Amino acid sequence: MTPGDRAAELARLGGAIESTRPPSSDRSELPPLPGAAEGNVVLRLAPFPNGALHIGNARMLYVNDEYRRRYKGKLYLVFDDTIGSEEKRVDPEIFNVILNDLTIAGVPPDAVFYKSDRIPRFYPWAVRVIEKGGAYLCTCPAELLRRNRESGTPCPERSQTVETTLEGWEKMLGGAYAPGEAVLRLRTDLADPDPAFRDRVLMRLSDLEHPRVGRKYRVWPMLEFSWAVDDVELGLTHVLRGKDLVIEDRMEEFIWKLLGVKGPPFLHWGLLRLREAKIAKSKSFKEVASGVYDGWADPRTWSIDSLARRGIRAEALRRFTLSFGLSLSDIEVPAETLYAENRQLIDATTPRKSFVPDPVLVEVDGAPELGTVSLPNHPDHPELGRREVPAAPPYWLPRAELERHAGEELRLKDLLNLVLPTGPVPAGTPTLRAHFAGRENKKLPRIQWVARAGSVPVELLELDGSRRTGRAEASLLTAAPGDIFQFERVGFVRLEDRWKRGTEPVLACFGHP
RNA sequence: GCUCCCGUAGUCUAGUCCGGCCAAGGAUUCGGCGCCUUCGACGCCGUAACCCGGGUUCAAAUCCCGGCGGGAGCACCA
Repeated sequence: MTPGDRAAELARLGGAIESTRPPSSDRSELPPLPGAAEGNVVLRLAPFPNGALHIGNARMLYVNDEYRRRYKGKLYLVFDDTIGSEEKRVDPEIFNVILNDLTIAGVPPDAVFYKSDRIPRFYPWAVRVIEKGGAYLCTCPAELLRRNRESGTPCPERSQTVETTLEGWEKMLGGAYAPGEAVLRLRTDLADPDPAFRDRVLMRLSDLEHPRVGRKYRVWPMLEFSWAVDDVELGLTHVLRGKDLVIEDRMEEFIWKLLGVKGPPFLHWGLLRLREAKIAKSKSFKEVASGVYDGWADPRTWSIDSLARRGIRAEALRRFTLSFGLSLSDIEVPAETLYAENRQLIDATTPRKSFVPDPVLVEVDGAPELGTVSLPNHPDHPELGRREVPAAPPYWLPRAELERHAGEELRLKDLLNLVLPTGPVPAGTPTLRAHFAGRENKKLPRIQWVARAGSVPVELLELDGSRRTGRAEASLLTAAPGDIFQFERVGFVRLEDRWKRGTEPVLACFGHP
């Protein structure tokens, strides 16, 4: 049937039925949580404390928080600080960093738990699993264990009796084994098609010193087992986690089925990366520790803290991360998308200022008497008021523009037109001489300027960690740390917290275009 | 190699479960125009997508089969 025939046929039958399809919304909404009702939802955040929260973690934060809000539920922060490994150590400083990150992000936890406080709770569960015949004590070296798992070969201990396992478990707890000499393994199925799921380790030994509990415990749970226990003991109703942790679902469900307990369902999302932020937490950790980076708020870490430092609102981050829904695809998004979100939030209320990067002093021959000019703080929002700025030459002008437009006529925005001298701009700190060319608002390239008499030095921290110097309007001196401005033709910036009002140079951090 | 997940425009996403209101909606980017004394904002216009191949069906982005591509897991890390 052609579209025309179809329309005719439709008309003959009495016209189309009114569409019941809901209009697709411009902002996608998260799907409902299965089995959730207002007031009965308990969720958790479980970051490993080895670094500040970054953009990838933000998704975990806001998805969980969004559901907490929607169902008026609870959201726990559970530090996943089991003992880790030599390569993956718990950083004692980081507990507070993460707590602070949550505050910045606007996601306050309803309660805070530390896995390291809960170690003894895992022991009786281990015994329960053993008594169900679900585990055995394996003394294979790690290397052999791995090979056997791959080939599906059982080690001799796999067939040990429950009694033997219980004895072995007691010996393990009692200190009869050194780290690496024995582990408690789950008895799944060595023929499981997924090699990753074969007889995984439940509990193991470690002599590493834990930053919170020292050497109080030697027998530590593996992540999956600890969650099989805590997701039940903490009364969680849903577990929302990245899809990199799907095998943990299977482990937990296997254990729950074995013990006949009921655990929460799992929901996942895919990996989220910012194109510009191809950084690993461990790399940032190294650079922060060695002092190459200016702490976790260094823009190069792309941590939540660093985004706040740049003036990116938590709300922008929230909208940004929620816009991806619960999609399972691994995605890489340009930071511009986040900037667009933030711009939408702050543009209308952000005052404009003139900032001249890499400034060169320029005298203007033939200029009329110029005292001050009155400029709007925002071109589209008069309610933000106006400001008076000194307007007499000489002016600081951006070196890059002087070079690009040598010998040409251009316009100092909102002020006057001038003709630049020809030839290259000498290095160093020369004073150039330009010629006045009227005040008429002509169609000319427009550049920002600041009169020498009304300027202050500014140090602008860039995203690559470098510091750019420039001159800006002196009115910046009366602003407060944390204030956000748009430097015209440059971008949005935020005044640094460590800057003191009234002091020079003014310290600012670049946010985004 | 084995297991699981994912594949809609440049980049994301809605739609896929329950086939037809989808000649595919939204955001962002990009291009053009307008406006404003910013390369910002706003308005209008535009470019642009169902991974490929079969099958089922009157009808497939949606169901089935087979490929291909990408990601993750296969740690006594989390």
